[in-house]
Amino acid sequence: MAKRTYELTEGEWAIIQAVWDNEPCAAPTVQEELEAQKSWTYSTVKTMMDRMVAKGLLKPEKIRNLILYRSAITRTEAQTGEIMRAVKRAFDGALTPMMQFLLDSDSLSKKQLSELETMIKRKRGRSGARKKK
Amino acid sequence: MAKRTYELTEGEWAIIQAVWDNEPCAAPTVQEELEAQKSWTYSTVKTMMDRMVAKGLLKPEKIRNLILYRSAITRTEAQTGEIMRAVKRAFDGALTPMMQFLLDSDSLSKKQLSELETMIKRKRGRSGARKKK
DNA sequence: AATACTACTCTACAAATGTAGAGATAGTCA
DNA sequence: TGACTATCTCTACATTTGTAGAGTAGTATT
Repeated sequence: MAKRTYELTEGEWAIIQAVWDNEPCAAPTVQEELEAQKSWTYSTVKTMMDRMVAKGLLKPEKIRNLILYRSAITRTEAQTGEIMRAVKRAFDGALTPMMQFLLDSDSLSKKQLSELETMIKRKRGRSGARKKK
Repeated sequence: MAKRTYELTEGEWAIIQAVWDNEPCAAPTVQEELEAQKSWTYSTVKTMMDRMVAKGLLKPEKIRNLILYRSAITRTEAQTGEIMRAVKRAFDGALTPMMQFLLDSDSLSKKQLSELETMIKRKRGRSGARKKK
């Protein structure tokens, strides 16, 4: 099955993060969780969550009068989607140029660079053991 | 001055790419350029471009009956914005985890990995010569 | 001058997103 | 049983984004 990619909006990101952290959880929980950052009312949060259910981003389970929500996509899937979006729009779909851009951007410190180098070495080293895809 | 970051929409990306490639250029040029990918009418393109002027993404210059547009932000600025957006939303604002994610994602080939390694080496090597920021 | 082009302006509309009030419901406790 | 509380449902509205038709004005052509 063609693994589709997800593009979440700003608000959806905020909500799904709260869900991941509290899963399974009810809407009021999410609202309280987000109170600090966004000052959304319960209505706002609930509306967004229901729309997210409609979009297949959350799964609801009704238990008596309570609705418990679970994420329908993993954090990794969402992160991948977000990156793919950036790559697609800003780098013509090509990952390496994007990496290069990041490296060239002066946004990484020397320390971070050496961390990356280590990661790459490690990665290349055991890349024969890549799990079948 | 605090260098703000830009977040372009899908449509804005399409248009500004055409502008970068033809700068300075008139709306009909952009429309023709995009005809193939998006099949937008002149009206559609012109409307978007005018909105982009309002947002400060394009600069118009009226020459007699013709309006010539120029980009008001560079490709690099736009790319940075797109990446920042992804980092902010999906990686809690931290670049290194995002890089790590990319490295771990099986999306880069062995060859690409070694390219990156080379880039990092080069970068680290001359990083004493970093231009003042 | 009348016609045809070309590029522009104005206006409009639907879908998506952010935002939230008002009222319905169902347990809970005095 | 009546008041209180927690949660839900319904409805609504503004803004942004995608999309475009209709009409206008200046330029070129015959």
